[in-house]
Amino acid sequence: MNTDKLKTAGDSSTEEKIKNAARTVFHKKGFAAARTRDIAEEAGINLALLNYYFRSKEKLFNIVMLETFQSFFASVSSIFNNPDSGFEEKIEQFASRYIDLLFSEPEIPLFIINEIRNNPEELIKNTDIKHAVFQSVFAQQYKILEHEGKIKEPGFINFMMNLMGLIVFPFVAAPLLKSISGLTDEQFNAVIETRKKLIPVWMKAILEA
Amino acid sequence: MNTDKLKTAGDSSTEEKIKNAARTVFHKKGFAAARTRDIAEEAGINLALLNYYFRSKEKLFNIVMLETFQSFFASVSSIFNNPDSGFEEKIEQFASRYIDLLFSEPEIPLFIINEIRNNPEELIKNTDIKHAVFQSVFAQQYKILEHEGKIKEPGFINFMMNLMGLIVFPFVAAPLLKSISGLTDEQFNAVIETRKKLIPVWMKAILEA
DNA sequence: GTCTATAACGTGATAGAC
DNA sequence: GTCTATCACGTTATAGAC
Repeated sequence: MNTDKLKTAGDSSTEEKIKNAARTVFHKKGFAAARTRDIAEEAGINLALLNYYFRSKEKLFNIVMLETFQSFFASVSSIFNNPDSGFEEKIEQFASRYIDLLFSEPEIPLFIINEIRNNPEELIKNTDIKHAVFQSVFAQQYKILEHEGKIKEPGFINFMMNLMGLIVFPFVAAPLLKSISGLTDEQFNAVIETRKKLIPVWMKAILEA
Repeated sequence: MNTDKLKTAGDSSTEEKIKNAARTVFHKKGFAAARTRDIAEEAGINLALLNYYFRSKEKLFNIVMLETFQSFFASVSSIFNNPDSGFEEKIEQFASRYIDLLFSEPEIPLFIINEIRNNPEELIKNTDIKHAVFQSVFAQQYKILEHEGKIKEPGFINFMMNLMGLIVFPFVAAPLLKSISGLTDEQFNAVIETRKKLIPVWMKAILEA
């Protein structure tokens, strides 16, 4: 996004290679367990270059964390604030698109959860998730249905816990679930794939319970 | 459990103090971020004593991890294998008792999830969770209801993902959920308290959907 | 068993040649 | 910009006195 220096090749520049490698390693191991040497190796560059471009491990981490956090919630916001889709339609879109997103980057939820715990106040300033979720078109539509008596479940926060839990939890607990079920990666993914269609049905049942 | 040395005072012995401190620190920070100095300070003992009793950080960690894992799944197993309670009754018991357990030790799920990811094969050998869950009375009762056509949901594994997700996810994602909702700790806990009664209702609705 | 002092090692960061 | 060599520091682990 920084165009003031006109990079020759945005994606293959050394700076980008380091950042991409850092993202991979930090997502997998978290800040504490990640070593700058791991990142340098992953990027195929010399360790000294990491400090040349980003000054310190912490600075590099903060950049990765902020970008991850923002892109992750941008995708939420775009669905939640679509004015052209109805309430149930949004649940379907959210389940389907979020599960696809998690298939491509399954470490992200755990990364965000862990690093937010170590740094609760930092990210809340830099991103307005609260607004993106609670002031969203989706939240408005929920309140209308609630007011019309079509929803009995007590409150939007419980609703969000349920929706997020059903979608995200299988990815967060994947290693554990695989070992207790004995499923292969392929079988496990197939199960989750079926949940794209099932979660909207279940959420509807919950709302009417 | 080791009675071959007849400890003078099982709970207040130096060895136990170190282990309890280690449990606290490891649960909160994970292996990589925890320092042996943190543990020694938490235990109120000298750093050298840690190595005197447990040889290394890693050995101490493995003991804590194994004990945590076993006690955590022992509580699951005791509910799942109660022959005197029915299927829906078990869901109620599980939701209520597990949420209480998580109130008292909220870091445990994230600890287990994170450390299992770093060491997938280790724990599966030492504990037979797979058997405790999939061969449980609870699983048998599920299969009977499924066979009788009283359950439409596709499969026990999906069912377990839903049940665990609804119960555990709010604790795992607590810091994130608090910041997006703006709830205080007390308000947040109050919401989760209501879920003890609601989750069984929701699970019933899901099964019949 | 418990302590102080210190060794041994790993990791983040920098100096300086090219 | 990129590399090699090295420093500085924090952390785990141990030696040895008491």
